[in-house]
Amino acid sequence: MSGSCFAEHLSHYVELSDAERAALARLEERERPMKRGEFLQREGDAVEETYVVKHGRLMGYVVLDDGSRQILRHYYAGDSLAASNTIYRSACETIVAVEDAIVCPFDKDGLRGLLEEHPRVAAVLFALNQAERVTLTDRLASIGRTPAKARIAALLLDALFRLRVMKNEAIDKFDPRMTQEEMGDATGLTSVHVNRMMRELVEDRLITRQGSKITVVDEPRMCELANYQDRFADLDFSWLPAARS
Amino acid sequence: MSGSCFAEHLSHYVELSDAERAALARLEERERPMKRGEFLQREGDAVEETYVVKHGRLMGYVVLDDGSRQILRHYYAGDSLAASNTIYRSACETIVAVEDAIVCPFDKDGLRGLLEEHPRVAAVLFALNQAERVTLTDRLASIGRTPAKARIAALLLDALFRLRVMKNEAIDKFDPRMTQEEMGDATGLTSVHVNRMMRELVEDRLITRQGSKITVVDEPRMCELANYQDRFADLDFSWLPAARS
DNA sequence: CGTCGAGTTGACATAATTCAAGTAAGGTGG
DNA sequence: CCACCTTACTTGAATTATGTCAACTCGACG
Repeated sequence: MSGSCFAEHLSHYVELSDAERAALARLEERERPMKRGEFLQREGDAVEETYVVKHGRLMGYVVLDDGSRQILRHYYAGDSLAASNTIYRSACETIVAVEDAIVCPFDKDGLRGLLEEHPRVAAVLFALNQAERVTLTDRLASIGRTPAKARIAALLLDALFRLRVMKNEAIDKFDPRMTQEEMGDATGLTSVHVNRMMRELVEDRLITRQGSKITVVDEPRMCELANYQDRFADLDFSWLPAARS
Repeated sequence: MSGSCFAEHLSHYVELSDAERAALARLEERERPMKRGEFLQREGDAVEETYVVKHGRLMGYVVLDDGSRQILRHYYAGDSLAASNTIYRSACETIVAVEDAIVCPFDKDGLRGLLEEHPRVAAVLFALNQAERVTLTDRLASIGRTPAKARIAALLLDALFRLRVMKNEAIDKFDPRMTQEEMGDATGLTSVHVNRMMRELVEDRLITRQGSKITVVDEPRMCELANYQDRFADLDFSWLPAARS
């Protein structure tokens, strides 16, 4: 009803008071639609605003000196891009929409006001940042210590689980919206090798493919192969401050 | 004077009011000394407390199903281990002291109180979390997209720069306090290959070694090789709320 | 003085990359 | 609607970076 994706996202984890909902909704007053392939920012750009994703998917990446690319993460509806942006004068990642999307820009003053007036929301954001940090360390372990097939499995599962939360239904068929080259750039592999691993995942009867859509047919074995853990499942918010009315 | 490492660490970035200093010092009332090799927590342990490092160095890692280990990060004086701990019921990394250390435990209530009463401190913590998140993405790019020699170079530079901040002097000779196997576990390599890369870094006249101590003799070329960026240098705190007196 | 962990080095094995040559699919202009 | 182009996907063969295995050195330590 409020239409605030941010509030909706946070209320997956805690009950929000009306005042808190209103404050969050205020951050989403402005909307900026984006076309697939459109850039939100490029690495090194001056950053004045920060964003909440209202609809669609985006991804962030960096390009190294030798021209190779590392995809750092994907952003889904409800995710805050404040994360990487608030504290630096210039952007440290390039962000591009991987499908048509809507983002809501707000400036650093807006964030400050929120943190000042709603300590409980601040605490939730703090906590969700931590969860994101932990998912990053999971990826570190995946890329640093698991073979190619497991990395691809982990990447696919990650997309699937995020989409389930986003759509709020138990899908198992989905479109990762990534070319095989992008999958490689996310997992530290080449597109050629990604292709071979995808084929093996199919041969192993873990997934099937129809066009760009992927169906996970043996989720338990996929999770085992990928060492996958859902880091947004086991969160503990019992320590939060009381809501401010 | 206050003796709070946490406050001292934060005041690298912002001026703290007396009230803020006092609140931070209160978190460090209890001290827990740790011997080199002692565990602070193990993955999966129930977590009641969270910590600030007052002295020394620790590291955090996870062990995968196949027994391989991924070292996630190192903790230095002033670092908060609240980061990974507050929000999960059970620890998601094992933390061990790599040299004799002192940590200050406090419970989640202490953190809540701090966030509630000192929004500016909350904002700084928020920002520093982001910076840590960005250093994690740097490591992701390093491990995912750079060759072994560059990863080792990045690891060494990271330790060096952290130590410079910690000791507050421009050292260039230091003891990383890592076995070559640990370096491998941090960078996704084997100890054997780490050894070879170390030799090559010496042959390339980028570093020299005396026992376990390492001297960086050509820092610019090291940084270039490693794609290194100091993420704590370019922070923007101009947007912070006012201090509460 | 023996043992133990860490470092070092060589020979060999393997996972992943590179190069190259295709095929399939989608968009676009005539 | 077709001809064309482009981009992604696919596959094989050769190459390379890194891992594995094994032997040896060295210093610390009891």
